[in-house]
Amino acid sequence: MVPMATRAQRTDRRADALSKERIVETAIEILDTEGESALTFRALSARLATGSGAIYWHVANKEDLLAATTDDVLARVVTGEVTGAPPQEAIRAIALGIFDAIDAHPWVGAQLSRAPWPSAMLRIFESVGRQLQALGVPERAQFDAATALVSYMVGVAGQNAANARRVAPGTDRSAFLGTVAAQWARLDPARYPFVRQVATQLAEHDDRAQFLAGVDLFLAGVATL
Amino acid sequence: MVPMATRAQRTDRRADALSKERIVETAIEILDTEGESALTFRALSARLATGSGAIYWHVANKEDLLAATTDDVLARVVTGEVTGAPPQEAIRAIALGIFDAIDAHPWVGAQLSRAPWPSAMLRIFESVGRQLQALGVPERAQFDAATALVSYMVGVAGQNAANARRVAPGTDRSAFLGTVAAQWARLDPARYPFVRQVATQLAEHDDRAQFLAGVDLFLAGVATL
DNA sequence: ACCTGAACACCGTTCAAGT
DNA sequence: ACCTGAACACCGTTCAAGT
Repeated sequence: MVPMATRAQRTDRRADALSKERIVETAIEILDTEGESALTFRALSARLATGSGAIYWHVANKEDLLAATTDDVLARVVTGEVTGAPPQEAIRAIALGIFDAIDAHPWVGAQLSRAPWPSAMLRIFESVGRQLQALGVPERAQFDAATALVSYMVGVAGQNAANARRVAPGTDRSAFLGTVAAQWARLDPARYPFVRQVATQLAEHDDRAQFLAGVDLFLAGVATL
Repeated sequence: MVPMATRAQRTDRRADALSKERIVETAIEILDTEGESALTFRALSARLATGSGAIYWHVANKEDLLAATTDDVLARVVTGEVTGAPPQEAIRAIALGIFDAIDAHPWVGAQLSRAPWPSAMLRIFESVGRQLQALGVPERAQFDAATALVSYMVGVAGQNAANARRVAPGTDRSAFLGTVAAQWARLDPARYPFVRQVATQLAEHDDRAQFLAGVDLFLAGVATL
């Protein structure tokens, strides 16, 4: 307790003192407001009113910086089980937490499929695994099931983010989907009957609900184990 | 037929004539043998014995080039249904085709979670959708189920590729997994009981089999619809 | 211990000039 | 129509020099 207070005092002496937390925080700001391409060590050091080399005292390199920003965002995903709630509900809540986090910070999606799991992912994996145990999944199948579920969550949320990044910031989402749906409807009926059939659903579908439908499909499969 | 032959003749007149196909082919070679960071317009133009600007005559920019390489690899994934084979088997075959393609070309995984679906993905989506129809999935649920399945396939295969890229080319895979498993086993038992439990399975698990186990979990869920 | 900022070795992309 | 290659406007990273 005492050393903690001492450290806090020293850190707070100068509100603008450089630290890894402040660097990560500012990097997230840039990523959120201006996109991945805007995050350069020059832009970052300009915002932090310091030299570009100063950042390297706190961060190993750009890869390390991006890993830290990703971990920071994912660390806020709540995984604590609500007492009394059925395991399925807990898993759905975790899934939506990941979806919303990546939806709010699309660059996290790209990062997750480039780098290894940040430490925050292990916490999520642990939570999902415990809920599967609560569901009565046989021990032999728990590892595969947890891996599949978490991979699905991260993979799909990431792809949604890729699509989100595609749509120009100003443009209307439904208008964009309408254009794609129109393209699908124009495909060769002999070669793409299924795509043409679902084209009508594309424009009005909700990514979040569709993501959750996939989780439920998984849970239905898990229930058969 | 005749115009095809004529075009082939003209293309073959100079074996080293620059074309988008030859550029994409060479780019894939570089990506496979030297990794993503080695693919530069300078390296590419050196291999093609031309100026870097010449490539821009055939390709819009680097994003376009990467999209073309990804599409080229995915186009080779076989989706044609084997006559008589049950739909589940056909879906498993498609899934393994994607897994193996990304396993052989890990950079495809990163690309898929950064860019929108290349045209080859639509063919895969169509095939999966048709197999789901053959399984008797109600029409209302087909879109969600096909999206979930394809997203899972691409997402997981991509994450496996990210891990593969992590392990240094020379190092032993099982030795690497052993190190991670040892780390997991050392985690706080109070906070990470599940992770500790599956640590023993980590070292000896097969990514491909685990990927397929996830597909089967999905299919079991689909069967309940 | 931490910060500065010029310098280095690269990039992707453009474009006048060639054939 | 297609290719050349120098030039431009950037990058991430390093490092001697400062405080």
